[in-house]
Amino acid sequence: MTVTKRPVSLNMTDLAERAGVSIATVSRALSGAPGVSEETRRKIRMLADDLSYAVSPDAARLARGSSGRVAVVTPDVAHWFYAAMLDGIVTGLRGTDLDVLLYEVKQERERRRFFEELPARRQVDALILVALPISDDERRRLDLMGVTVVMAGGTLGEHPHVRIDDVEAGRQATAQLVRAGHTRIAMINSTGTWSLEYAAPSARLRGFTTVLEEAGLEVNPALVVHRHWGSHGGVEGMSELLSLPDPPTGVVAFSDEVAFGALRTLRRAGVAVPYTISVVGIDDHHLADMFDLTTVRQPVTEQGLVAGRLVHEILQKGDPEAAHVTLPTQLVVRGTAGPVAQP
Amino acid sequence: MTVTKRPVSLNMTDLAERAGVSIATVSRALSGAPGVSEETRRKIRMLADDLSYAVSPDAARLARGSSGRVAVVTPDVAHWFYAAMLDGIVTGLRGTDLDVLLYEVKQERERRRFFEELPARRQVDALILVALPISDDERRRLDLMGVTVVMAGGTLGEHPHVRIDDVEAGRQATAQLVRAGHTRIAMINSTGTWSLEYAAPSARLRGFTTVLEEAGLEVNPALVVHRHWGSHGGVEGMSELLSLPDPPTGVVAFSDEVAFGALRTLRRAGVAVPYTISVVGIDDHHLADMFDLTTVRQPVTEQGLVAGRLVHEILQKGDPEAAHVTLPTQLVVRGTAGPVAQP
DNA sequence: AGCTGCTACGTAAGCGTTTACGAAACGAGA
DNA sequence: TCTCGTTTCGTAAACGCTTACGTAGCAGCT
Repeated sequence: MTVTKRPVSLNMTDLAERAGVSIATVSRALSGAPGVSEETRRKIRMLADDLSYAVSPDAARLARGSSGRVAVVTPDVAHWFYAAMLDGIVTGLRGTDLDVLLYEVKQERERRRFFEELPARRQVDALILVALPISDDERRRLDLMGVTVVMAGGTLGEHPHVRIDDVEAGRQATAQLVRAGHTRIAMINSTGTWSLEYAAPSARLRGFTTVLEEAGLEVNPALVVHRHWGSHGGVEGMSELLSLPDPPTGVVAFSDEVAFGALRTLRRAGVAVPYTISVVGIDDHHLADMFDLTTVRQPVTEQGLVAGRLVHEILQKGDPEAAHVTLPTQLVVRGTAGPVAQP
Repeated sequence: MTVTKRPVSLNMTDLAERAGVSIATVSRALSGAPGVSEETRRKIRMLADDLSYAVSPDAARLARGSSGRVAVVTPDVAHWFYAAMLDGIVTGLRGTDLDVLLYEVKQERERRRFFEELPARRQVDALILVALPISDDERRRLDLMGVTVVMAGGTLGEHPHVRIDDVEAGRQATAQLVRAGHTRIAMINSTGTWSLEYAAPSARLRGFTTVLEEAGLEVNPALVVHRHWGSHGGVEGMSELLSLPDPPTGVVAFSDEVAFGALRTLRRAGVAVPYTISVVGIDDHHLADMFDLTTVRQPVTEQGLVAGRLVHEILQKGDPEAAHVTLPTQLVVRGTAGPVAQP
């Protein structure tokens, strides 16, 4: 008994045979290319449906030369910021018949490996980097791929990008405290996880100091502490600030998560918020409302969305006019920032 | 002037020419297949490195027949649960030279489209469904793809899966309140976003009622409310419970997010936690510690991790012995659940 | 009738690999 | 010396499509 090695599913040639036309006609009919009569096209499409045949994307790509895929590179899919970005990207790409290939580069080591081996190489038409700081060397490796590169949540040389103005975000957060009459204002800033600097911490700090200076307030170095950018960074940072002989009455947190941590420390310390100490975050985290946190909103999902659309546009009709997008941030007033306490 | 249409990057034939060997030898050398002398292999590999040549995955896949890709289908990448799952999957797949193709099916409509068009069709060797309820029809469509299907965070007929025991999770949460002496215990349960039922709500509810019955406590239907499974569901659910003539002293929340919402309502209502009302969540959310929430931990990332490894194993050596994995849940004691108040 | 210009379709040459099969070279055993 | 088995490598046929080019067939015009 001979077992003929049958293809897993039928291929275009099979379909062409059954339809009684050539494979070229089938290809044209299915892809929507011109040169087929409407009747034939309908017939072929129906047959394909009946046999539940689908064109092999791999083969099509090989023949056509473009992959129809875009790689998204992110440091951590589990973190809300990157997850929201990813969500935006995916929705921005929905309906564009571009598929998303996901690469996570959590550790410094993994990032290095990614740029050395370029696993996305020859697999994608474009690359979306999500808030990933990149060295010059890595940039050069990237160029080797010869594909469109878009940065979401940051900048990357002359490459297209979508981001927010972090200086402005820092300003808005700080201004809210100044406006409320605070004069001893602290910042719990972030340190990156990478050897490479993120741009956000220094930019937000710049916004912070600028506002203080403009208000004629002293910028006290002891009131600027640096911690990891998660909630535990906030826990620690706030403890440090409370240890000062003369603690601040207002605190700007690098991020909402840092603010959450700060709030927990304050709650545990029995410090009334906002009566004794006010806190302002940056992000407008999904759960900021649960903490009643006053914060500066940055449109994370939307940044991803725009990045996705940008990629699509570039792939469709080349470089667009607006390749460098800066989305606005906005103060969201809730309950953690109030007027400075009257003695 | 003639512009010769040059390939974007060199191909295997080019490399073979420069190496002075046949393309077959190059393929063998680069893929690690036997039949090449070590010397030749080294020479070819070095040359490939120098010219920074990489094999085209698409072409390789066409020729070999397997795609080296796995699709991950999830309802919402932005939500921490799915994001954590995805994170686990990606790390579980790291180093296996399997790439991840991401599909998000947020709306009911999108899900239908996904199963109708099967965009992942002929693109992947396996499919990981992340806590996605599936109808029988959809299951049949899935079989059409002819690939390995693994469910993470749920079950799917006889297909391999990784999950937790939701009944047990419900039990553990409820038992903690019973243990603390509570007799009027409520549950804020979840309603799904889909027309299809998720299994978790009913299972956790079953755990809840079982424990109450075993403790000889009455199961009061008025004390079981249903809300959306986000934090706002908790906000509303808790409000409803507080509206009762005789509110509960202990509350089991379907999820940590629901618990967060419940806590916010309690804080705003001026109800002391845990002195007047205790709250227990399920999940051990990333930020549960910030709310000091007592909860039942489920290993989300790990479920994804195991699912990823499972897929790899199945693709490597066929069905493994342990294709149905149930990971343990565990109580995490923090500050929101305490003894019932002495009158 | 012959020519022109369409439209609808088929032929076949790729796209860049993998791999079955065959050939050459070489050493070992008889 | 001849045969046989290995090892190393080349040849060429897939893999499943897309698309440039060629060819009927037909309508409309001269």
